[in-house]
Formats: sequence, C-alpha cells, structure tokens
Amino acid sequence: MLQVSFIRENFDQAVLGLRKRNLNDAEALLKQAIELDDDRKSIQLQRDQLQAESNSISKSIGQLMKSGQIAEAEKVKSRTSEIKLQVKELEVSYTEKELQLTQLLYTLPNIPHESVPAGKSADDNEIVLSHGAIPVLNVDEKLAHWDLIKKYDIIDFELGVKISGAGFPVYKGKGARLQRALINFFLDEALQAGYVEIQPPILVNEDSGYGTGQLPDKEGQMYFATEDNLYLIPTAEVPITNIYRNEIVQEEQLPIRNVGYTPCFRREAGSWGAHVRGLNRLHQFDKVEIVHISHPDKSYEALEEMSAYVQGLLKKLGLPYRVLRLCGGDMGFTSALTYDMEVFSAAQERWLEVSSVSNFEAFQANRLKLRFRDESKKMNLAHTLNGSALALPRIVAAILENNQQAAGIKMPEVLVPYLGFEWIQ
RNA sequence: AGAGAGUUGGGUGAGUGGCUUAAACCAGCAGUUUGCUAAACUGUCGUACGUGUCAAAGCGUACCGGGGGUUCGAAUCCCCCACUCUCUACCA
Repeated sequence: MLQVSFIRENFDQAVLGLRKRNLNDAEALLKQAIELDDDRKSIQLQRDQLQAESNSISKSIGQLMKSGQIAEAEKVKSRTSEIKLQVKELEVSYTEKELQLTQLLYTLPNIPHESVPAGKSADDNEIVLSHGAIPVLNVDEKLAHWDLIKKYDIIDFELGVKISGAGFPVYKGKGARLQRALINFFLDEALQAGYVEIQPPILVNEDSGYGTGQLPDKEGQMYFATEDNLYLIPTAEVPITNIYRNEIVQEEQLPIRNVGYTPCFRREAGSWGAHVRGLNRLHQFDKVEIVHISHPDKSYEALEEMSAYVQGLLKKLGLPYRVLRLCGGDMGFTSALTYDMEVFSAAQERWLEVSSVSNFEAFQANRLKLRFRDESKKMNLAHTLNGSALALPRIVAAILENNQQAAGIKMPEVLVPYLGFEWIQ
C-alpha cells in the first residue's frame, strides 16, 4: 500500500510511475487520495478538540461531585451530551473517509522503479542476460517431460486425479526422491549463503493475507478452509514475511535473510490452457523461498544479490537460463522491480519461469507496519524482498527434458549426493 | 471438545468507576562518580494520528488482547470474539 505522505511529496513521480503500469487515470486517483486524506485530517482536528473539551468537563464534574456540588455538576452534564452527539457524528464521517482512503489505496499498485521498462505484456519484458547454450538432444525422438514421466513411471497425474483432482501430481520412486533432493539442495545452498531457515505454517489467517497483499481481491487464487477461516499459502512469502508484521526491528538486525521450504497451493481458477500441460502449472507444488528485510538504502543491492544467488543455483544445475526485467504491464501488483528467471526446456522448446525475484520497497512494509528505528531515533518503514530459490516443478521439467539420452535421464552432478543415483532409467 | 482461570508498556507486575498523567522493579539509553570493570546516584525511556516547525521541542486525541455497549467519566462494569494456562476428554 502506498503512503499518502509519499504521494504528496513525490506526486509527479507517482503519476509517471502508475502510468508505466498503464493506469491512465493515475493523476485523478492520486489527487483523490490526497483529498480524502485532507478531509480525514480536518475531521480529526474537530473531533480531537471536542473530545479535549469533553475530557476537561468530565474532570471538573468529578471534582464538583467530590465537593458535594451536585447541582453544579448536573448543569455541566448537558454540555457533554451535546459534545457526545457531535463527536459521534464526526467519528462516523472520520471512519468513512478513512475507509474510502484505504480502499482507494488498496487498488493502487506499487510505483515501479525507474529502470522498469514501459510495456503492456510479457512481450515487452527486457532480457537482461542469457546464460548457457541451448542443449542439443542426442536422442532419436525428444520427449516432453509429460511423456518422460510416464516412460519412467516417476510422476503420476492420473493417480493424483483419483486422490485429489487435476493439478495434484503423485511423485513416485525416483520422482519422489528427486523432489526431496532438490529441496535439500536448495536449502543447503541457502544456509551456506547465510540464510536463516524457517519452517512456517502453511495455513495462514486473514491478517497475514492482507499483510503481503494477497487480500483483498485475490482471495479467489487461494484455497480457503471455511470452518477455521484459514488460507492455504500460495507461497512461503506469506507466512515468512508476516513474521515481521507489526514489528519494530533494530537497525543493526538488518538485513534479515530467511529461507523456507513449503508446499504452495494455488487454485489457478480458469487459467488452464495449451501451455500448462504436465508440470508447467499445478495446484500444489514445492518451493524454496528466500525473503529479505532490508534497510531502504540497501534494498536494490539486496535485489542484485538475490538475483545472482538464484542464477548461481541454475548454473550449478546446468540449466540454460535468461533473466528478464519485467515491464510495467507484467509486473506484480506489489512489486517495484522484478527479475524473472526462465530456464529453457529443450523438448517443449520453451522458456519456463522458475523464479521471480522482487523488491517491494516499502509497499508491503506499510501494510505490515514493519519498521525500524534509525540512528536519529526516527521510525522508518523497512523494505521487503523475496524470490523463489527455486520452484520445483519446472526445474524438474527442464532437468528431465534437457538431460534425456538414449540410456535414460542423467541427473545433474550436484544432485547425485542428495539423490543416491545418477540415472533415471 | 467440556469446565475453570487468565491476557496491562521491551520483561516481571500493581491497579474493582474520578487521587492513574498506568505504580513499582528489571532491562535499555544519557549523564555524574571512578585507575579499568562493576556498583551507586541522577535523569530519560511506548505506539499511532493530528497540530506545530526548515527541523525539533511542545501541545491535543486515541490505545491496558480485538470489537461493541453502559456512564458526565472505563484498564476497572456488561456483551461478543480471539488467544494463553490448568484439569478432563481425545490424539501423533
């Protein structure tokens, strides 16, 4: 959520930023926010003054009662009941303005960083760099991963349908072991890089949904346990970032760097189509997530560090990848700058998004009320960042497709100690 | 799930309608003293919003788990909800 003070002080920048997100009436919306805030302030001023008067009258009534001047006390009571009515009215309009303002602010996305390219869709994303050669497959007939998993009987979608439904695969044998190996590999790498491991709950309450921006409006994308009012997490970002909701952290604690593995649950309502076969899109999948809580001056350094870290993982797995800087039209609602990492999957002959690393600046922290006190004892919002490191299914798809040979599928070297085998045959 | 007891500042914890401007202690911060450390002493020490200002100080309002109510006045009385602890039941 944007801060009104930020909008006031950086009005032109905010307008330009939101236009980059193709929000054409940005100027009018931002002006409206300032107006609502002005109204709120002037109502608060009236209300506070009346309440101050009422407080002092109450105090004097207490004293009159004590000294036995009951009749005097009764007299002044009438004034307080007058004030009470007025305060009640002002209270109602204050709450109304505040609500309108909050609802307006909830609809405004984050201001993109200046380096974010203009654009409408994924076609306008900027390719920052590419790494690794497109693999040439040494097989008679290259198979997509959905055929490979059948051939080697390592992932069973039909079985998942029987137990749960479409999009809930069952991993079997070496397929299951590959999942476990990847999770452990990713966690160990993060620990070596200095992250603190977190194992969070995978059901979260409503407040947490608001804290990271899944709520309001995106409730349709989360599974919801109605009996207990809990949401199944779509990503570990939600519980891990919400650890710091309503917290004042010490400046010297920054940066906070957490990593966590969780299953992720996404309803993906209505988003099934030709490009989402096999592992490309699932209702349940596994992901290791990294989260940074950063000093505002250091958050872009942190973003670069996270991007480099994720690229390191892809290099170790031997997967060709490219890094995209998302354009204004393709970037997530809460993000100021997002890098997507895509790996090339050689049988589908497509780039698959396997990680998304974002700096949210103070946008989430404002909702979370995540603050720190600086040297001059002033309260500031921290910056939050997160990134996948990594999401498993498409990594598995790429490993299977890119490493297929006549003899079977050769596992990446770095995974062998975790797997206990070299080939899926 | 049933019964009972609770939830007060960073921590412990007092406070049953106006003497609370939330006591006291601990921790923290600043200072004094001191060969150093420690101790002692003095002061300071919540958050949000508003107001004020170059910035601040100051001032106002709200906040004692959350929401609502009674009252001129609520941490205190009433209602609803959440959570914690104890016992019982159940369970890995």
